[in-house]
Amino acid sequence: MMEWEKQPQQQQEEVMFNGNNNGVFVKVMTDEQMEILRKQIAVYATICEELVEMHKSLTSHHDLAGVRLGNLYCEPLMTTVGHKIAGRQRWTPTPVQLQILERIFDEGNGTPSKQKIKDITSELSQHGQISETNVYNWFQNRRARSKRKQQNAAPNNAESEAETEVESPRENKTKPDDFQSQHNPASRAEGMCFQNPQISSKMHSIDSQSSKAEPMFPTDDDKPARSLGQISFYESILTNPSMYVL
Amino acid sequence: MMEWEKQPQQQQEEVMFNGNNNGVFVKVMTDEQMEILRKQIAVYATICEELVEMHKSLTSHHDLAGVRLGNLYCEPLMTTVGHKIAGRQRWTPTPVQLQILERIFDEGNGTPSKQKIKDITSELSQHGQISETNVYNWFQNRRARSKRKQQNAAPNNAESEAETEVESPRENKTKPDDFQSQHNPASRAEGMCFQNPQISSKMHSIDSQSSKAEPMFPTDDDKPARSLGQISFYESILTNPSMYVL
DNA sequence: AGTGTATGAATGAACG
DNA sequence: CGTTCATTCATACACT
Repeated sequence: MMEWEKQPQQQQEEVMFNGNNNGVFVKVMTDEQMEILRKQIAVYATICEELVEMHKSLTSHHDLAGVRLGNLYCEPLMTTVGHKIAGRQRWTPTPVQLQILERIFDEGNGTPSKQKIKDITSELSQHGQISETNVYNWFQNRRARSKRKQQNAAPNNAESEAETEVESPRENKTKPDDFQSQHNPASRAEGMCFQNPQISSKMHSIDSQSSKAEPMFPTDDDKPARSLGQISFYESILTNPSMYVL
Repeated sequence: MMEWEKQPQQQQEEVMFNGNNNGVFVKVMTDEQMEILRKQIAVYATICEELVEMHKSLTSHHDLAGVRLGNLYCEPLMTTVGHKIAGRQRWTPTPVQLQILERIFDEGNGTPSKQKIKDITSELSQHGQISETNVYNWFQNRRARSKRKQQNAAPNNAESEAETEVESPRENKTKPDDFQSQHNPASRAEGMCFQNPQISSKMHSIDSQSSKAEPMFPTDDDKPARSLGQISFYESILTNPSMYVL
C-alpha cells in the first residue's frame, strides 16, 4: 500500500557533494518527485484531519466510551481527560492483530503448536496487549466456529480443496435472497493514541517491491470488502489538497 | 550495468550529476530534512490507516442507510404481506414463532441439543423465515437473560447499598502459564491526540523493513460481499494514494 | 425528533 | 475438540 512511500527512498540517492556542499550528505530529488511527495503528504494530512472530524462526530452520537465505561466495568484509568482508556477484562483483538491472526489461520497451519502460539503471541504483542491464552483461545474458537458454520449453513458447499478454509459467512437465511448486513467485527479503535509504533512497521515492510501492490480480493475466501459511502467527501478532499504540509 | 536498467534511477543519476546549479531542476535535501520528510509521511500513513480502520468499524452501520437505499436488496415479501414484515438485517421472531419458542423453553429443555435445534427450526420455518442459528441464538440469549434476571432479582433482601463491588478481574488460570494482563486500548479516540504534531511517538525508522508483515489490506470485514459501489475505497487510498493526487 | 430498552448476534473464555 | 457460558455490541422498537 505504501509503495509510494518507498519511492522517495528508492529514487533518492545519497549523494556526497563533497566538493561543493561542504561534504554533507544530501538527497536529490527532481522537481517532479518533490511535487509528488508534497502532494502525497498533503493528501494524507487532509484525509487524516477529515477522518478525525468525521470520527468525532460519529462517536459523539453514541458516545460509547462514556456509556460503556460508565457502567459496572469502568476502570479508574479512564476517568480523567480522555487520556488513556482502560481495558476490560476480556481481550479484544485489535484490527491489526486480527488481520495477522486471520492470515495465520488461513495459511493452513491447522495445528498451532505450542511454539507457534508463542511466536504468534510475541508477534502480536507488538500490536497490542495479548497473551498466549488469547491466541490459543482464538484459534480454538475460530476453528470450532468455522467448522460449525460450514456444517450448519453450508450443507451444499462446493468445497474442493483445503487451501482456503471455507469460512461460510454466518448468514442466517431469514430471507431467501437477503444478504445479511453485518457489523464490523472490529469495533474498537486500537491504536488511537498512536502509541503503537509497530503498525507502521507493517506498512513499511511493504517496500519489498511495489509489484504486489494489488489489493487482493478474496475470491472464495472470507471477508469481502466493505466500505462506506462517503466517497464524494473524499473526492472533494482529493481534488483540493490543501497545504497541510509543514 | 544492472542498475542502469532501472529507469528512474538512471534519470536520477543524470540529474544529479548534471547539476546542483546548472539550471537543472533538482531539489537537494540534507539527510536530516529527508528524514523528517520520511517520518512525516510514515506518520501520516499510519494515522490514516488507523483512522480508516476505526472509521470503518464505526460507520459500519451508520451510513448503511444511505448505502442501502440505492441498491436492490429489498425483498419481495415486503410488498405482499400486510403486517409486520421485518425483513431487516436482524431476524425478528414472529409472534407465532415466539410463542412456540417460549413454550419449548418452558418445557424445561435445559439443553437444546443440535438435533433439537434442527427440529425446532424446521418447525418454526413454517411460520416465518428462520434459521438454525436464529434458534440457537434465541435459546442462548433466553437462558442467559433468564439467569441474569433471576440472579438479579432474587437477592431482594438487603436494602443497603451493596453496589460498591467491582468484579474481581478473573485471572488467567489453567491455560498456558502466561499471565494475562489485558489492557486493551479501547480508546474511542475522543481525545484523539492528533492535531498535535507530536506524532513523534510514531517517529521511528521508516526504512526499517519489517520482518514478516506482508499483504496489507485483506479487507477485514467478513460478510456478504456487496457487489458494487463502495467496495474498497479506503484500500485504494491506502494502497496507492498516489493515484489520487496524480 | 432524540433517548431508553429489549433483544438478536458476535465472541472471548471456560468446561467436559 | 466440541459445547456452553458470559459479556458485549448493535439494532429494532418504544417512549415522553
